Amino acid sequence: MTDDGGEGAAGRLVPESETQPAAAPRIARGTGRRLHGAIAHKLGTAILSGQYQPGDVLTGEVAFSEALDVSRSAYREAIQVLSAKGLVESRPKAGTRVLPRQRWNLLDPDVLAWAFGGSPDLNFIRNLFELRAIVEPAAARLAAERRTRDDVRVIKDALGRMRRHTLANDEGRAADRDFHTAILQATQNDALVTLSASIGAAVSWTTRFKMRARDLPRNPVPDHARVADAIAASDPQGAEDAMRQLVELALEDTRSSMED
Amino acid sequence: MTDDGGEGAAGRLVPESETQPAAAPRIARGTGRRLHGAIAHKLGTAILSGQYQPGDVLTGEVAFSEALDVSRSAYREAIQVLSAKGLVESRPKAGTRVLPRQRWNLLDPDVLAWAFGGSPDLNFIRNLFELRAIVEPAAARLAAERRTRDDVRVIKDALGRMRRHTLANDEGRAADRDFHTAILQATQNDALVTLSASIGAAVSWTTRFKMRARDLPRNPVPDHARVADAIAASDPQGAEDAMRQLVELALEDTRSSMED
DNA sequence: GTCTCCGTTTACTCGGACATATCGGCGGCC
DNA sequence: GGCCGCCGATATGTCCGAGTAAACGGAGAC
Repeated sequence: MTDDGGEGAAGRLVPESETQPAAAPRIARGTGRRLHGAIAHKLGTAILSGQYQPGDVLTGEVAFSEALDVSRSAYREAIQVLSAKGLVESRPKAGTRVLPRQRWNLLDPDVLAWAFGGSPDLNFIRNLFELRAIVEPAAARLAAERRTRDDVRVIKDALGRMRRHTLANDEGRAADRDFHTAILQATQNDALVTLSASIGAAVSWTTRFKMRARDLPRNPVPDHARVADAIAASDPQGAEDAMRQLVELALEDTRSSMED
Repeated sequence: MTDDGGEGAAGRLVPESETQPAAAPRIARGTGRRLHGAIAHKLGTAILSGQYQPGDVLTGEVAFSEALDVSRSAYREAIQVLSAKGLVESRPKAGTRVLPRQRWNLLDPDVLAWAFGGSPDLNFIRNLFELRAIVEPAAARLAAERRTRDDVRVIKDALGRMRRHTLANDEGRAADRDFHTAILQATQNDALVTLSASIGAAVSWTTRFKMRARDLPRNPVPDHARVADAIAASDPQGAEDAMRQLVELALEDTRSSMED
């Protein structure tokens, strides 16, 4: 829910203000909400996809803004966004240059979206999955210790939605993400909650790979139900074990289709 | 919207262009180098400290920019930075309002710095410590599996610097942070490397609390050395155990001083 | 009472102008 | 001949004023 709200249905968010038929290769605003957001999206995707590599300089504010057919202000605001996410750094006379990958804020929701905007990087997906395997079992343990009745309700609700739909459609996958997010929320740890977007992306993409492997993979509901039951029963060890098993099964299902 | 009383030259962010008394104390030194960076720092600190709470609206670009005595461009670029970090959201007519805490990018290095800029939030420090306790043992295990000779060299170097200095001075604390960062680097996992800034902040602050408890706490070098040796020996289980012990000892040392 | 329309308010975008910092070369000094 | 410091070129940083677009809220019609 970070970026590109509903691009699938509406498509174009902007009415044709100009009556220019087929000129103006103006930047497509459909990719983001505001103009500078769209520019940031465009440049961010270009950087994440490797089109601009660390060390490259994007020298020439005027040149770039004219090339994109936007004002310098809009271009600069986009650069500030990228700068805030650690992708670039601007200095007078030196220009704006792409920072080394270590400085990138890879767990930022927008950066994550840009990383998966083009062709996804398999290695990075593996890294995210690894993070998930580290964080989620521990989070499940904490959730079992601290969950409120409301947390349990939200988790069970997501589980119910997973049961009704399947991982084959968007609603089912959304329910899956909600399930994992709800567990992180139940830890009462803001730092972990912040990771939910990143974890969610990992869940989403690994699921997609899983689906690619076989049309009807293992039914994920029982695994999830075990986690939910352990959390509801305030059983930390059980929740941690169940979640670890869930992640390991997912890894197993995913591995084969990621090795090509 | 009475800002901190200061258009009387105290709150001015801009250098005086009229007079030139050799060294104009710009705000840009410690806080942020550029003007919009300074504004973002100021507003970000205000938000993180609770001066502006979620739901509050910062309506009035002109009003705010004039109150800060900066141009609207600079103010807007600062807002873009805050927006990029999930702190605020701007919409026409609705104004710029502070987002709920769940949307905040709490693991962003800048946000982290702003959070600790004022009086640190004990609960948030606890949360970061918890994240550290989850991530670091697993990271140590991965590091032991994947470390290169260079990784080992960097880790040993940081350890040596920790030995020479102590946790009492800045160089020693920097060496401590470098040690933990080097281990995350050795995992070869970019997602984990991105967390080093957050982990580093947690290490830094928990150390500070530890120091507050007693003037000469337990010597941390042996614990760290055990981790380093296990990683150098490619002993995953040993590295994980040693790191877990390290974190638990640090937690133990820290807990008492955080309960007041 | 509900709906639609319109005006106001606010952020958004633009273009141009000036200020400032940095780099690289030129010239002078040692 | 080599080092040091001044100086101009250049690109980012900052400021200003105008005009556009979008969303809220109240007035009016049904």
